[in-house]
Amino acid sequence: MKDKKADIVAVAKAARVSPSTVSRSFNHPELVNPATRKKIDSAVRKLGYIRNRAAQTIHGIRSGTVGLIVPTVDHAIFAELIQSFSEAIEEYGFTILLASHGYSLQREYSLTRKMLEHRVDGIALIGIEHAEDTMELLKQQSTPTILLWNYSEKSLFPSVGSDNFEAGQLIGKHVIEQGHREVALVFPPVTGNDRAENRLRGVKTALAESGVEVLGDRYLETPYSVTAAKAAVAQMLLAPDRPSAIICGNDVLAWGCLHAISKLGFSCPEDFSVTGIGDFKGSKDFEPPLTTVRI
Amino acid sequence: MKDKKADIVAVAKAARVSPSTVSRSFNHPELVNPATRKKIDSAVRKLGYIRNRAAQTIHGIRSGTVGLIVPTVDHAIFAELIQSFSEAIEEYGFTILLASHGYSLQREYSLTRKMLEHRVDGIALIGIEHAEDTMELLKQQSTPTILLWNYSEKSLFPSVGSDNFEAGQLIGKHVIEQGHREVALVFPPVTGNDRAENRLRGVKTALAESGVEVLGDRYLETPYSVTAAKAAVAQMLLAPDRPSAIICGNDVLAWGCLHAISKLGFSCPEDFSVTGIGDFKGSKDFEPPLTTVRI
DNA sequence: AATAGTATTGCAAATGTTTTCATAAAAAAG
DNA sequence: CTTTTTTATGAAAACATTTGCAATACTATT
Repeated sequence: MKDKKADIVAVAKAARVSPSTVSRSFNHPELVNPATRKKIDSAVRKLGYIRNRAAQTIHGIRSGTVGLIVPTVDHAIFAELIQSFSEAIEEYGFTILLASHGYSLQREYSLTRKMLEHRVDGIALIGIEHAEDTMELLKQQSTPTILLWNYSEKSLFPSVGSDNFEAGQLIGKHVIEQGHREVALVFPPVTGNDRAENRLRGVKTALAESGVEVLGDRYLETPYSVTAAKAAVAQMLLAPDRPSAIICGNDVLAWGCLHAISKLGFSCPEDFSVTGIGDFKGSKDFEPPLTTVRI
Repeated sequence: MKDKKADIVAVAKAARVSPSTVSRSFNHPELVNPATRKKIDSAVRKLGYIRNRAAQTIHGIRSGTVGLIVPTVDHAIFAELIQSFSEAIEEYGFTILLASHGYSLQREYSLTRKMLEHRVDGIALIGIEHAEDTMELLKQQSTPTILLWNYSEKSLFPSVGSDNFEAGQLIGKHVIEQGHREVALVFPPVTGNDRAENRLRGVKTALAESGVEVLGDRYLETPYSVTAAKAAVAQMLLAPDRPSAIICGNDVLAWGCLHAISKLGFSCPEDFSVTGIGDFKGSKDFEPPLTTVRI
């Protein structure tokens, strides 16, 4: 019943071998005699020894952690990503260091720094565009980096994601093809958010091709929440000059939009067409199912 | 343009002080002369030095990380929790080590171990009930631990959360008070999930007090997803012997339930009453707003 | 001017591992 | 049996820091 926490030399002593052997038995088990290994294992169990990852990280090998920096965890959007990312990574014995910056590229920089202090083995950021010093820092430290969510061939680091411009274009074209000319847009703030910004450009491009332009009061910028979108859209629908279609920057906003429509006694798709982007969990279960773009 | 990554002695050399002073300037700035500090700062900047957290963790001080182990990140439920937790923690300069176990208490144990290997300064688990060895491990290592989401006075570690039994009771009573006697239940699997299990017991207790019992085919167990709940409920509503109220174990299942009702051309609350638990983001924006219990 | 006190810094030991190199023991080859 | 090869282990250096202690320089007090 030792109270002192056991370290590798305590284990070594208990198993009557050298610390080197204990270390090897963990990291290169094939190099140590099975009998010795058994002795060590039982010593480990008896002492309740837990390896100190920090002590091995110090050797510059691997910390066994990967940094994941997202704008926010709050919403549906990134939750799925984090889940898959973490599952995939855990399979290889890594653990996620998670941080969120609330759409502030300034905070993103300092979080990146903090991740590097922890000597993460790699780092993943959301989006392609980031503060210049963030990118420089990562390049200079030569930390393996990937950019998620948005894809572009000419991104500074390997990027995995979708072409959000195209997603926007797709849905824009689709709405036009359905015959709509009076189109409203509901988008989150696009500053510092290249995903939303690309989508918006995509939509506008597609609309412009058919000569459709979105008037000032038909462009709604709302925070990323069902409640906010619902309120904003409801207000728009009360105005005299209603659109016939509402293109939303993502599914959450579209949900709010759908609720606003029911609230005012209208119905979709009879009175208004509504589209989202993202195909979030649950979108296909709305009645009627939401028209959206699967990423 | 050094390629070698700078360490503390490189900085010391550049600033013409000893490594000790550099270290102090980071950890106890008040102990070092402002002028010296300035020299050090500029050396740090020039060399692009980034502290090695692992090397200080080794001294048993602080790793600056807190482990957060959740069943899943996937869904609305824990996303909000993770966000708030991470925000709060980052304010104190800590970073989250995140892992998810997919409702397997076995995996939870091994993740806990891994967190301890990383020498987290504290650890947070979801729910009060856990594998015995997990609890023992934490106790023995005397790692500060908290249990979230579910609250009980007699939990092994400090717990922060709500009384899910009471939440269940509340909603059960409410439904009874509205005059319902034909009640259906839609719940996620409760094994290894003390939150859902407590809620279920609460609901059943409240119903039983009024002599209402839930028949076998009025108890639906569905995975935690809008789609699954919608499908299960739709099927139930097609059967001849319909309930008048549907109590769902959480809001996500309730959403599915609402969608199922619209799909079949029924409407809520005219044909069926539906309740959730949790008051997730968006629940109040449904039309009509979902009756739920705010946690 | 001498003494005491304080502020600032450096030295060296300590932290818990991993790894290189050397050595000993065992097995294989001749 | 000797020599060579292979297998298993240990000693010690290395990793990047922090910190207790001692030394020095400076300031305040008498």
